[in-house]
Order: sequence, then structure tokens, then C-alpha cells
Amino acid sequence: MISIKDIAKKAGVSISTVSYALNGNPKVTEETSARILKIAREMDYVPNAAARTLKSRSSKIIGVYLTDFSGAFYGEVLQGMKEVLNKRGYDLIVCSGSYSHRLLPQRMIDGAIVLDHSFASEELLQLAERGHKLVVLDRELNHPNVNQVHLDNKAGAALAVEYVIEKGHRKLYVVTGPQGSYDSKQRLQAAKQAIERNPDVVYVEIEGNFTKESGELAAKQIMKEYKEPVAVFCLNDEMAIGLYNTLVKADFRIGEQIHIIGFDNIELTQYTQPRLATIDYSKRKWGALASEQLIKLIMGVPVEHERIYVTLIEGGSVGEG
Amino acid sequence: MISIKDIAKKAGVSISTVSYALNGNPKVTEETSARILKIAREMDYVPNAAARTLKSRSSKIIGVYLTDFSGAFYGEVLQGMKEVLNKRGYDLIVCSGSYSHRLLPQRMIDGAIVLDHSFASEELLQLAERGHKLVVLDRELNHPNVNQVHLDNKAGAALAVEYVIEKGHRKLYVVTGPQGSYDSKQRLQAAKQAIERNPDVVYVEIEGNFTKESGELAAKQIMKEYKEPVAVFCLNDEMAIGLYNTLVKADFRIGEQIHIIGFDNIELTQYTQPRLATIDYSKRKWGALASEQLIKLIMGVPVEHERIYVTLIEGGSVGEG
DNA sequence: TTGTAGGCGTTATCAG
DNA sequence: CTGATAACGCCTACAA
Repeated sequence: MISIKDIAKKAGVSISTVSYALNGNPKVTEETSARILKIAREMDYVPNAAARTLKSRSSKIIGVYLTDFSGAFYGEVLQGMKEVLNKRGYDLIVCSGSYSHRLLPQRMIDGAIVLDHSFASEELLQLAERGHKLVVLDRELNHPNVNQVHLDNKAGAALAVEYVIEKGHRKLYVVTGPQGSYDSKQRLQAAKQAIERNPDVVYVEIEGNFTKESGELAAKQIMKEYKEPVAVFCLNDEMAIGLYNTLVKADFRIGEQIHIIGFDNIELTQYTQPRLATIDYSKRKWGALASEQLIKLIMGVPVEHERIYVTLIEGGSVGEG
Repeated sequence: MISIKDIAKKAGVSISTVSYALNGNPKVTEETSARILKIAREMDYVPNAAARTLKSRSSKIIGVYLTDFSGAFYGEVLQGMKEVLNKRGYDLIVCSGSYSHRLLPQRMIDGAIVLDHSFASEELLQLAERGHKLVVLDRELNHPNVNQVHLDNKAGAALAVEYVIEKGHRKLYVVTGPQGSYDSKQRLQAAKQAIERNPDVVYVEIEGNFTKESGELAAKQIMKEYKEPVAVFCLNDEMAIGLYNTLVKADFRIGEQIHIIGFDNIELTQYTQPRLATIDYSKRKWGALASEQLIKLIMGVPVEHERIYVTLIEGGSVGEG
């Protein structure tokens, strides 16, 4: 491994001069600087990150924690994060699993964005307490070193429920996410509230877990109980797609017999026929905003919690009731 | 940040004693060691990764480079990598984009697995030349510091082509991947060879790029040219699904009028009706093997290039011709 | 058994 | 303008 020491030797100067030259410090002559830079390039010198991190106490790397790597859904969110971070001179790395939690306390990364409900809030709080900067997207966590960037789940759920009610439906299934999910809880709570405002609406809850499989299971239950047209609010699109496919295979007519609305507006929703109604928000913006908040936290700029707004996307999957 | 120095002060011993104790070196008394460990725990000391990396010249982190983060398809591959690496005491981080290329030369990671054809082979070769250990999954690259773990694309493509020919089809479209893709080239080449062995088969090539959208475009072309039943070999499932959906929407009967076979056996293929025929291989194993090869390279164990074998999965999407 | 000291590569302070 | 020198936190001969 070639270090500034090697360059110094070759250039016949001291290591500090090399360091200055490499860092563009105007203290050194144009001439010496040019010579040093040339030698550095010739030896293709690359600074050692560990040494730099040790000295500067910052690695310029941000980690994002995901529950798993299957993230079809997270692609855009991550893209949004990366763009902002790179622009600010930071690298983004994606981590998953508790094994990687060490990266933060060991100071391998300067901060983290959390989108992984299997990462315990207590552990996060401890990290925050130790001075680590965090942005959480999937829970509430109040600490000066933690910022929250949440979806406006409540507004979204209310929009969805009001939409189907407005369309004339009076029997409504709600397929939930997993127990631990913050998003699911929020959406469910708001959905219930919206339903309660319409006392003539009958409502049935089905427990799901945000996977396509759980949507399929829900479909089976719904088909078994089927007597008259009903509406189904799946708390995410993944489940809505599973539900949708299963019902279509069983020759149910979506948008006539069974009306479906999802949440997230994942890419797949566009391909269903009729189109799946859903709740949309900018995933890219979600990631971008999370990154910006984290950078601010790291720079010591005061920040407020942020919110990503959502809109309703109508679709043929919800017809007139 | 709390360091061994702080612990030493509190324990009234020297920093080396602390270091020994923490590393379980039998040089220090059980007693002193216990006392030091207790203090360390109380202060919840965590070793600084930068310092350790600087000293040990190894970060115990492996990076995997992906073209983008959308990787619905890569989930299992990454999972396979992570399991092996964690077992060996390494962390896995996922990177994307040229900005992150620096992690390797700066020695922030001990090695890399590459599944990103936008990462130039020349650059990889330079890195290998500098002594960095690499495993490539998406290209051929011969260098002592580089190992290859490839899918058996040729066998897979041959299997696919032979399958449709055996089913009696004599007109065959092949929808390719993007120009730069190693997998696409390999599959196409083997497909052509298999076709040439059957001179009565008519064959048309359609250029795609491995995305669902290009599958949709291919579908449009095929529909326009449609006169009699034809078979289509999509060089990956993603495109096959796009093709499939588009054809179904246009009321074509899959497995009767148009016969489709894909490659990869992604999860979605199970959900199509009829099931999409495809080429399967263990994605988890691919990742696991890549990791093992990398670890061996790092440890200086000699390695041969490896290959992941594939099998044919029959499906109703290819009917009798 | 424990302590002293040097070094990993970089940056930054302070003399010269 | 340039160079010695210390420091970041950790590890490890070697000395005591």
C-alpha cells in the first residue's frame, strides 16, 4: 500500500508538504504542489480511509438499514437517498441484519437511516444516547439525535376509506400489515376512524403481514364469505396484488363484485387490469428528505420531524357500489 | 468517544493491559481481566473500527456492487452472500453507483463482489492489479486476484430452446438482454447454437434490455407479426412477464397461440396462469458460493472459477406445437 | 503479570 | 513556504 510517506520520499519533501499539496492547501508553491500531485498520480496513490476516518472522526459514509434485501419496493427510496448523499459528499451503503448494527457504534458510518422494524427501538435509543445521528422512517422515536420522516399514513388511509365509501360501498374489509409495523398501525387506526364516521358501514379486519402471500390468504377468506359485492382496503399494494391475482384466478370480477384499494402505488399496480386504486407518494422524495434530515443532524442544524404527503390514485379496481 | 485509554485510567492500569484483556490474551490475570471487562461494559466501550482497520489492515467488510437498488431479483443472492459472510466474521454492505467505487481502493472494504455491468472491467482490473480481491458474477475477467462465479447460461439456454423445439414449435423468437450484458450474450449464443442444430426452425431476434417494459415492446411486435402459433424465449423472466401480461391483455392464449419460456425462475413466474416455463438455479447458492470464493481469495487459498448449474422448469406457458 | 513504546496513514499545529 | 512532531485509537513486541 502506497502512502504519503512514499510520495514524500520520492518527491524529496516532507510528508506534511505532501498532505498539504494533496489537500489543496495554498501554503505550498504551485510548483511543488504540481510536482507532488504528478508523483501521486504516477504512483496511483489513494488515501487510506481508515487513517482518514481515525483522524477526522468521520467516514463520510451513511448506512441505511433494511429488514431484508428483497426490496423491490425500496429501490426508489434508496435512489432518492443516494442522490442527495452523493451530492453532499457522502456514500450510501445498504445493510441488513443485526450483524451489521456494529457499524454505527464502531463509527464506521457517520449516521444511519432506519427502515427496519426488526431493529429494536431501545437499541436505537442507546445509539442516539451515545451521540449517533439517526433518521427513522418506520417508527416514532423522540430524541435530540433522532429525526423522523414519516409517510402521512393517516391521511392516506382516510383518503382510501372515504373513496370507497363515496363510491357507495357499505361492506369493507381491511387487510392489515404485521403487528410490529408502525405504518400498518397508523393506517389501520385512521381507517377505523374514517369508518366510524359512517355508522352504516360494516367493517371486517383481516390480519396480514404486507406480503403477497398474506393477500392471497385474505382473498380466500373473502371468497368463502362472499355473498354480495364488498370493498377491500389492503394496507399495502403487495397484499393487494396477491389478493387481486387470487380473485381473478377464481373468476371474480374486480371492480364489480370485489372492489380493491391498496397503499404505496408500487409499479405493479399499473399493470393490473383494471388498474388498482391506491395511495401514492413520492418514494424518491421520501429517501431524499430522510437523507437531508440526517445531514442536517450531523452538521448540528436543528431539525423538525418531517412528513411525506400522499394522494389518492383512482382506479377501475374500485367501481360504483 | 470512549477508548481503551479511558478504561485504562478508570481501571488504574495501562492501555496495553486493557487491550490484552479485551482481546482475551492470557497474559493478564483472570482477576484484572474481569475487572477491566466489567469497566469496559459499564462504560459501554466499543472499539473504533477505523483504528482497528488501520492497524490490522482489514475492515472485515465485504462490498457487493449492484447496478441499482431496485433488485427484486437480487434479494436471494444477497441473502446467500450475507449468510456465508457473517458466518465467517465479515459484514456485507450493498453499494451502487460509481461514487462508491472508492471504498475498495481506500481499503474501507476487504473485497468486493461485482454484479454490475456498468462497473468497467478495466477499472476492476486496475483494482485487482493493486491487490484487491474480487469476485465477478457478470463477466469474464482473468486475473490472479479475481475469481468468477458464473451461471451456466449456455446450458440453460440450450435447455430452453430444446424444450420448445421438442414440444413441436418451429418458429421461435428470442428476446435478448441489453448489449453489454454478459449473461445475455452467453444465453443468446447458446440459443443460436441450439437452434442451428435444427435447420427447420425459423428464428427471429428481438432486442430487449431485461426490463418488463422491453418485454411489452416485444409483445407488440410479435402480435403485429402474428399469423400462426409461435414460441418466444425471453432471456430473462422479467421480460417474459412483461410479454406475458401484454399478450394476455390482448386476449392471446398463452400456451396455445403463443408459447413462452423465460430464464431465472423469479418468484412472479409461479403466479402466472398458466405457469411460465423457465430456467431455474439456486440464487442463494450463487451468492453463497461467490462469498466463499472471495473469502478464499482473501485468505490466499487458491481457487478455480465456479459455475452454478441450472435446470429446466416446465410450465403450461409452453404447450404442444 | 503488567507497562513502555512504536507504528498503522492521515491531518494539523507550530516552528523554522 | 516547508518540515518536524504530535495525535487519532488500537495492537503488540519487548522490557521490566
